[in-house]
Amino acid sequence: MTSAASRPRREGLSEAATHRLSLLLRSLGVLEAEGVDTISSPGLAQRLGVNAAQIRKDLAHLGEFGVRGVGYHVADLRARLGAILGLDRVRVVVIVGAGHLGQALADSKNFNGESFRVDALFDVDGRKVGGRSRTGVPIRHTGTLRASVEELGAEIGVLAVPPESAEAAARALAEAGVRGILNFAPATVGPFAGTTVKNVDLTLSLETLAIQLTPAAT
Amino acid sequence: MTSAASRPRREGLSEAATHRLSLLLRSLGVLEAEGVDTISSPGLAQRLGVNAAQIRKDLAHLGEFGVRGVGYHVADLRARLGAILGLDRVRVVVIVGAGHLGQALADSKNFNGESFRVDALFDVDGRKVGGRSRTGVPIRHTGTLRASVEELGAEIGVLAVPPESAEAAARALAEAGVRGILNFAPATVGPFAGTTVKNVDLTLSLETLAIQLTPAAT
DNA sequence: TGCTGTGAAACCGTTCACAGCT
DNA sequence: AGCTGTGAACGGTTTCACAGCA
Repeated sequence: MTSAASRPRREGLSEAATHRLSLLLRSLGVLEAEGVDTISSPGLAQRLGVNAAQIRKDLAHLGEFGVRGVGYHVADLRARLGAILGLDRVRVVVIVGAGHLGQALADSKNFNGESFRVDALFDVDGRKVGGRSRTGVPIRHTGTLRASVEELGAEIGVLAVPPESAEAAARALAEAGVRGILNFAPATVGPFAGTTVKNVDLTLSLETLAIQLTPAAT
Repeated sequence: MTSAASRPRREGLSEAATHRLSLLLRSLGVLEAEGVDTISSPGLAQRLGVNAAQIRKDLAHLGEFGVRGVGYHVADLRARLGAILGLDRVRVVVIVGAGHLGQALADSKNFNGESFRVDALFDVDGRKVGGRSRTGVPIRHTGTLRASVEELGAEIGVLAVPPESAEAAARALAEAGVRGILNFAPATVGPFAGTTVKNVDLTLSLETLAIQLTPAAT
């Protein structure tokens, strides 16, 4: 029962808008914890460092949430937004690649919060299989991916394997039925029908940062 | 001698363009390894999954690199592009936060390649200080950041600390003189004059992926 | 002929400005 | 009076289309 009825379309949400809405939701959580009852779009804009009209436009994509002359009711907006964005329930995540990065992610608060929980790691290394990460996430053999995804009800797969193995691992995840893949390998994978891939290329992030550095004033 | 003379301006490069150029450079490396001598913009476009005109426009921001009727000379373009983007030399990176993520990054190939090398980790935990990561990166006390950055000639700082400590650690890095900060903490830091901050918010990445998932066809 | 480099056109996202409501 | 929601203006990026060249 995940309030899927009469869900406003999430299409037509640009990457940037999605980003901001996610940030907005985080901010609303903080506001709620602070006991703030009501907030206006200029108020939110200041917190997030964006334009107030932008916030209203972003929200307009999803429905009407505010009260004219007043603003937004924090708890209400947070609840409705969370439901619409599908972040009001816990999604099961599995991670392929039980190397240092994979294990760090499996144990991190980032991936184990109100909306996500890592339930399994996968690796081809027989010495790791059968073990557990520091916080207790079990490591299974990659060959069991398909059965495990089904068994655990995993919706999202994280790729933390070397670039050579990325494509194969991604295909295995897609075929196992995950709906989204978060790819940490510095390689292009997919596309796969029915599975969304999002790349978080750490090498690329570091490179683009380096490129954007203002040349040293010599 | 880092070929800094007559460098075309890197201003006016959008975030997206920077991204694509970085990807292009990676692709050129692959092509060179494959022994490909020459490639056209449609050829590159197909590899990268973007429009051919886009590639020509991106390159046009930096100069003229091609030969009409022929295309681009792979090795030449790679060398010139690498020099212009400043990726033709090794930059020293330091990582603040020697937790699982920080250590995983310090040891990863992502951060130790042709353009980057992690030379130190920093932590406030006395039990970690003095130790080393698995591949031997030394862990120093965060108090020594300023002196260390200078000593090592570090240009880039990576933030892998809990969100509560992010702002303070970021300021320490900025004051220590790094030119760029790659922030993995789910928190806003800065801005700081003279230091570029790039956020790689893992929680946000996972959330935006989840949001973009096509709703399950029920 | 086939490609690059580039002006012009189309597209998309952001910002402005205001009508309408409380 | 103050705010939301939104049509219209703006600005930037992407794509098209072609002139110029090997």
